[in-house]
Amino acid sequence: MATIKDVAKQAGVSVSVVSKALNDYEDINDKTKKRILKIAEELNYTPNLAGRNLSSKKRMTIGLISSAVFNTNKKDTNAYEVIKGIYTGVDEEQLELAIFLMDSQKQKQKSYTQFCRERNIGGAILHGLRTDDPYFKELLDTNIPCVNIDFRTDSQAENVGSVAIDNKTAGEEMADHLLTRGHRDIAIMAGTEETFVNIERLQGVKQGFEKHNVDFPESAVLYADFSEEKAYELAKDYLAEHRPTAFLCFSDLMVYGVMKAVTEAGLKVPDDLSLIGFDDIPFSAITHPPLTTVHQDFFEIGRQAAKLLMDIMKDYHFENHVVVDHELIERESVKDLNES
Amino acid sequence: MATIKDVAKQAGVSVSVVSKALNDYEDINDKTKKRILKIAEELNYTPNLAGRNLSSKKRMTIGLISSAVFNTNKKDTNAYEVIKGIYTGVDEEQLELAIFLMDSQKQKQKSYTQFCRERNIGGAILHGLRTDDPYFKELLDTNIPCVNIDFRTDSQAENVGSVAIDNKTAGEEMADHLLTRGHRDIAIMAGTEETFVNIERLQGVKQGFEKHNVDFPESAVLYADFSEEKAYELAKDYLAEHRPTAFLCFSDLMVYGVMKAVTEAGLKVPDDLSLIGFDDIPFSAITHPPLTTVHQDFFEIGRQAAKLLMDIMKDYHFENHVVVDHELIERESVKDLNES
DNA sequence: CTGTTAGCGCGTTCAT
DNA sequence: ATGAACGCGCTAACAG
Repeated sequence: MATIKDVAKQAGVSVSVVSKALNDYEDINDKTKKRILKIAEELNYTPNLAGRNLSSKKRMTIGLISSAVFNTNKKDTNAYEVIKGIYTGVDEEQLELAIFLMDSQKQKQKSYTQFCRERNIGGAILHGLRTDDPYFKELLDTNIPCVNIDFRTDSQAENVGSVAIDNKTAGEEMADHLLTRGHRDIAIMAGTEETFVNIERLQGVKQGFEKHNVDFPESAVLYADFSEEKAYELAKDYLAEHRPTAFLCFSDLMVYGVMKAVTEAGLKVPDDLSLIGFDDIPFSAITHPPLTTVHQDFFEIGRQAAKLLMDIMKDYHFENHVVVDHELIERESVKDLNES
Repeated sequence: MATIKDVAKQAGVSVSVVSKALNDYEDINDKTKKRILKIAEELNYTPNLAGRNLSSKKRMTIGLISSAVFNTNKKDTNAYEVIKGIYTGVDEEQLELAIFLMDSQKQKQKSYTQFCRERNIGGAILHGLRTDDPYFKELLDTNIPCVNIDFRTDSQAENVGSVAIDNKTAGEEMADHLLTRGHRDIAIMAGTEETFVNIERLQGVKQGFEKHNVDFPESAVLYADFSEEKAYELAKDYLAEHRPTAFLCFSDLMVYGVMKAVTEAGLKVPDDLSLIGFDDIPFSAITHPPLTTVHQDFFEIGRQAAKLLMDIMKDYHFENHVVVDHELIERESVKDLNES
């Protein structure tokens, strides 16, 4: 493989001139620059990244640190879309992406900071980490730029950002959707209690109830940790003693669990019981019935995270927290009680 | 961040001794080794990968070159599982994973060989590439170890391997499953014609027909390029003129397309028409009806690909082509015609 | 067993 | 505008 030396020799100049030609320096003759570029092309030269990484002050690689990939149900492809988005964003600016994935098992295996140092990482995108994760805090305390996905810290640090949809508003819209259609006995299948998105969505739902002057049913809030199985169990138990007209779920996956329990109870969706979900994972459009749910553009979330991080790294950003659009998609899992 | 120099200084030895201590060399005093390791620990030292990469002959990073990620339907999570498997395998041997993704658009943007050279990559896993891709051939022609997923070259090269299920046998099992249950008018929804897996599966299906002494319906073979939409279109057209008792599909995604056409034609699955698929993507278990399909363990395929590649890189392998188990999962989309 | 030296491929001063 | 020299952090020969 051709090195910078080969190009220099071929061009009859020193390596430093070649380096300057390649890196768009000003103090170089235009003709020699073109000549060098041409020779580099001919020799099929591309700079070795390890060499560049070592000598350059510029950090060219971005880290993705995620527990979302291995901690989720096989049907949950959200993290997949996020990664694609991140890759796309990083790729657009010709940077490298280094990936660090873990599950709860090896959560404590290696410090994220260490991961970043080892690779000369210039900034990291954090996805699915627990806020009480010590390594998470450690990383936030370094001056390595970070962007959190689906989580917003109070940290006023200039180099920490976040990307998410407006979960609160989305929660309010869900409640409004149900309430407007006459539902009054609503059970809430929430996610993991301490989680940022869960807190936001729940607040939003409460706001929705307030606007409609309906008492919020505190006792009808179930926490299923975003798990399909757990949602199934909880719904089954709940249905044994109650008969709500609707379940408001904080993820489509939990809707599937609930739907199973509903079906087993001999009830029909949406005739006997309505269901509204969150995420709009691809299959929610073809379930029976198709799901009414809040659509999240995970690809865009990932892409925006990459863009924000790169902006922070370049010290060229106006806002540390970007909000991606969401949309409540109305399909066929919610019945309008006013019509019957 | 602590460098090897800091450790050396602290330990009162030269850097080379530290290097040897860290890399398990023999010719080093056990006590000093332990002392160095302890100090490294205290200083929270971890070697910089760029430095190591540059000086070491050993290649520590593996490349994943895939067009499968961006070329597929959102419902298709096969490539996601493959990546998880690869990551897991690579991680187990403490190597790095560098990822190169492309879609058909930027297919020609950058040479895979170049990608590998730039990063001092020791071996690459290839997924979803077209066999007529010039960069694919170029890479195979270097002496960089390669493992193909779902594709087997004739190349007898020692450093080229492959991982896949036994697609031929799987195809035969599918045909057998249908034929045994009395189906005689079977349409085949095949994938992309020139594709390796497609060819293998088709051969297998033909073998199945032969074993049952049933003429293979050449004219009933449709090629839908593994696309849900295309399968829908083709099935719709086909159903306008024919009424087979079953569709044998080379992917679950295509089953979904066919199912849509079937439903629109006013037919019921499996009562009026049986469906058998391939892949067993997560949602095929909860469709209506649940799908009978050939289960592929994509995670394991990815993991085996990583393992095989690392074995080839260590020059410690006995077989260049590994076959991962598959299983025909019987659910409810195939009707037994003998019973009626 | 340890230290010295060289070099991996590149970016970056600082002279010239 | 160009080149010489240095260093990034590390491994690898080789000498002692």
